[in-house]
Amino acid sequence: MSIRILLADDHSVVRQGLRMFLGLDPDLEVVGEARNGVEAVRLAQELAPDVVLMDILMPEMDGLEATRQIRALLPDTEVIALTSVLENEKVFDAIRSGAIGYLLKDTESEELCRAIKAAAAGQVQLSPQAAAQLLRQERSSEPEIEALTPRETEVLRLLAHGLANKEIARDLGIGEKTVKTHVSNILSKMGVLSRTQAALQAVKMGLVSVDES
Amino acid sequence: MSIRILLADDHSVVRQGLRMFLGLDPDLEVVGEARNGVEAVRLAQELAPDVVLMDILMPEMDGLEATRQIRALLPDTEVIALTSVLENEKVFDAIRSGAIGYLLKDTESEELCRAIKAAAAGQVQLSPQAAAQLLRQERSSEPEIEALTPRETEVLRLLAHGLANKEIARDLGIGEKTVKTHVSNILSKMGVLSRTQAALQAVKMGLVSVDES
DNA sequence: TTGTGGCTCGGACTTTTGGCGGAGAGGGAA
DNA sequence: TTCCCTCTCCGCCAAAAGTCCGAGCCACAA
Repeated sequence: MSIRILLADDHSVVRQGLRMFLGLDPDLEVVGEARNGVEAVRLAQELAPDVVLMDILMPEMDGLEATRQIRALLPDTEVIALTSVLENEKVFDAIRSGAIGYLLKDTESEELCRAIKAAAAGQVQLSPQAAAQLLRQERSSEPEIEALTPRETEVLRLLAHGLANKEIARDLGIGEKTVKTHVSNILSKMGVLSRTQAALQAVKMGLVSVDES
Repeated sequence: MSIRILLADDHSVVRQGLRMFLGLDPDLEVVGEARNGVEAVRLAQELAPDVVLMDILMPEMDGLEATRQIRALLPDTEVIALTSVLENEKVFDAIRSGAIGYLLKDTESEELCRAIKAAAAGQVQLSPQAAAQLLRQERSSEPEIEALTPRETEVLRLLAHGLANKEIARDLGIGEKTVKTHVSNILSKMGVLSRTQAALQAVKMGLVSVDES
């Protein structure tokens, strides 16, 4: 009985590549391909695969949310997060979302096959780099960013688009003084010293996209 | 006589995927793989392939510089830029660097084979999306960002890390007034109104990476 | 030689930013 | 009801940011 695999990646090149060389291993069988998170959840329900190889960055619904839903619906299906870049928080996020593994796309094929088999058996698999990052994160005693209130998040979003306090006030229909209070609280909570640092941090966290406006 | 292809991509999954399904076409033959720009240039000299499939984002040396060098050294070798995302300036940059085509990684395999054969014959190939972008760019009459001087670029780099004028001055060993002059000129040249906007723009342009410091 | 442009500063000035303390209104939880 | 949090705003103030003008130095090109 071979291990049944569902691929979820928005790039057809990656999907075809994975399908090809996973097909070379007689123990592995690719039973479906999804090109976004919504498709991934739907196909996972239909096919009930043993393992899902899930790209984190996808249109429609990202891999993290898809992972959460799949894990909730199909407790016997393991998810391995597969991504091209090693992003700091993403490793944590993936594990938190229920992924049993986190692998980089430049993983060699033998190692990938090994990881899939381990995942199907319920064993945790991480790229050495990802594992190192995870340890580093844990050691560094979590800066523990205090949660921003909805209003503060809104202000930060505008701030991270390069707006001045006066413009933010106009956009939100409130006084400039109020905006300054919010900004002050935001800087304090985020542990940064200037609005510029806050804006960069917001981009880094993915609150705003780099190519927005 | 089949078309000889060199792959250049830092992700082994992508390389293996491409190698697999390009191998299915009897007219195409993958003769080498490079995992960064330096390797790509070296292998191109050794192998003199007909076509290089070049990822834009790679460590060591990026695909654009590698393309320039290969085109300079081997005029008969055509380069097709292959990237996962459609980045505004990157399309232009790739063409400027000497690439004959610009394809997205989610291109279907048949179209990819067709594009390679067209490139080998010296015909220009662009993803429909890339072509559209190119036309849009040309229409939009280039905002024409005035070029920054080396010193200004250096200041912008530090500024985009969230440093204050005083810190930049200390780092560069110059006076704070001088930094303010530079910043003022930078804002003017970039057409933005604040250092925060300049920092965001710098990230967008790729001058600094989002996960640096 | 005579520019020209880049880098460096200065003075003087306005605007923006950010901190600190206080405070009222509203909502929700104990 | 009594907190506690959020959102709103005030005044006051110091620091940072940014503009405008002028100026010296240096290297490099015409």
